[in-house]
Amino acid sequence: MPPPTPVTPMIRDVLEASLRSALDSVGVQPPETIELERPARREHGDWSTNVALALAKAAGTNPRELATRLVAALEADPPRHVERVEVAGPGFVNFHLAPTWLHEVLTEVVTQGEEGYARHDFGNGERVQVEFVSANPTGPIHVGNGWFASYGDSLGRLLERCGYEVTREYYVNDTGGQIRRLGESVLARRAGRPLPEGGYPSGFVKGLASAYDGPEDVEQAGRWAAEHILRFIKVQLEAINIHFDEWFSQASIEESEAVEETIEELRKSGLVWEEDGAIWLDTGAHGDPRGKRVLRKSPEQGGDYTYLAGDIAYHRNKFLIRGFDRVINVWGADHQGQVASLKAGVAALGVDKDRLEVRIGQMVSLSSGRIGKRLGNAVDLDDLVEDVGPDVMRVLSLVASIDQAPTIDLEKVRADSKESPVYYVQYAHARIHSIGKRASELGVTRAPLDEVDLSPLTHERELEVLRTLSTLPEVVELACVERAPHKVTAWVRELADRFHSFYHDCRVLGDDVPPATTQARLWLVEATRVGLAIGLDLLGVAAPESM
RNA sequence: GCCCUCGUAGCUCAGGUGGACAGAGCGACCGCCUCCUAAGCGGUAGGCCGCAGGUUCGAAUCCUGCCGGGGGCACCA
Repeated sequence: MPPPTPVTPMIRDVLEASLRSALDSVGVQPPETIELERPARREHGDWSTNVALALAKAAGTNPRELATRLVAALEADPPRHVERVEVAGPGFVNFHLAPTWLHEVLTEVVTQGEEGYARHDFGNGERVQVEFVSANPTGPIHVGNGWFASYGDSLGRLLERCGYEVTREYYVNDTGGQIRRLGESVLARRAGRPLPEGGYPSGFVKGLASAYDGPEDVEQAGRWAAEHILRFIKVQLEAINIHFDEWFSQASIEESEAVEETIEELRKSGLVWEEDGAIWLDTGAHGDPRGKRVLRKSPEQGGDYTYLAGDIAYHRNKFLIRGFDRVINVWGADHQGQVASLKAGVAALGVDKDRLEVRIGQMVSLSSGRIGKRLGNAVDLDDLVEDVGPDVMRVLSLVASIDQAPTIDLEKVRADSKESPVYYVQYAHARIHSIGKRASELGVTRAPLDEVDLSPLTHERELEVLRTLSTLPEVVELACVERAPHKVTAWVRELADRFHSFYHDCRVLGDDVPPATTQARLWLVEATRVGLAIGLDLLGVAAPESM
């Protein structure tokens, strides 16, 4: 869906254009890009530029002098909404805008709505696959998997909002030793034998074993169990509002000719050779510090294809068979060592390795020694979700960057779940609906926006809400480009914060509120609702109408 | 040893593609409900932004080194 045309030219563009002509008029060559930022401090205005700092040297003057001349030029022909321009500090040029620019923001938000506001098209319909979680189906997924699940899903939502066509994929390791060990565990449990070396001790597997009534065959028992486990993993993920488009079977790669075909194709690169009975790939040619990797083991080692060979075949399928323009894999830091080899493999297939992006999330760990009621050393995702709810879980995992290695204190999380930032945000959303309800009880109806005068919106609390709202398009863009959904979390908290303050200080309804003010505020409230709805949706969290 | 990543307030973290006196939540302390949900609001206390150099008009942010935490360097997946 293409983003709607802005109702008015963005203020930023207006300011930039004026700055260019101002630079021209003082005889300074305007730079390619003019930096315009929103100062951290209110008294520094609504927008600020450092051009004078940056260009003073080239202009043969000092920053404040240049800034002063720029201000004079700007004052001669002030841009729309600009109330005052001033030189500040070492040579910043600060723009102080009239509230009218924020009234335009309000109009923008409301007319574009949940669908349109802060939507971008720079993705150009590029087909992106986001592969995440992909945990082995040898037991329920745990809290750490859930962390990356939230991340991957929200990243997908951001990409969609920015014009990419997203496919969410879970790579199912349903093959080989993994499955055989699982089968052995099931059979051993069923027969009451001790678990084999490397077996799966979880209660879940134990439970499955008692339900298994198939033959005493390791493969079959393993497949059967994996299917059941996978079904449960789906339930766990759906419980936190995550739905995959594709559950891609590793067996489908390894049991077809795909790996052989891939190696044949790799040979064309001239980077494949045989040595000591094994097949090797020169990964160093494409930047892998390890230099070379085995694709097929020597006969003495069993003669199997390596995991890497299968993985390259899988990525050949992604790029060359299914034709994704870009692939983003979300991996835990424990897989970091695979990145360079895989990228080299992809490059050897003739695919630009920049089309493969691997986001490494740092390891999630649990602080409490006592981790779960079940055997094993992980806490199942559903156990936590059952206690704190999906929204707390999702936001908890989306407050920090994935470059942080969180240590989760589950006791604390459970005890403090009521204090979760989600509720702070959701409460703001609920309050908005409460205002709507109250309005209809009072028989107050909101007039059409184009008939409402927004000029009563001058209270600092009102303006703060609008300033935050004005920021969402850039936040969404940045969060998407940087693959950083936690920036949305921060924004949504800020908006809720501003709204709560407004709610406290500015009454929307009541006998002592002038009708014109009520009308304008009702629209301010609606704009806030739109902003919260967009933000919460990007986080995959509910926007409740009451709490 | 080499590579990746982190080190910001008591705790959990924002900010990090350089900018103007360092932010939030929780915790602590003090206030605020005859009024649209107090899951809220306002205020106070609390930080040589790991350490040392360097680049720059300007560094929490960039570079180098060191210290500390996590992860990785298989013919394992």
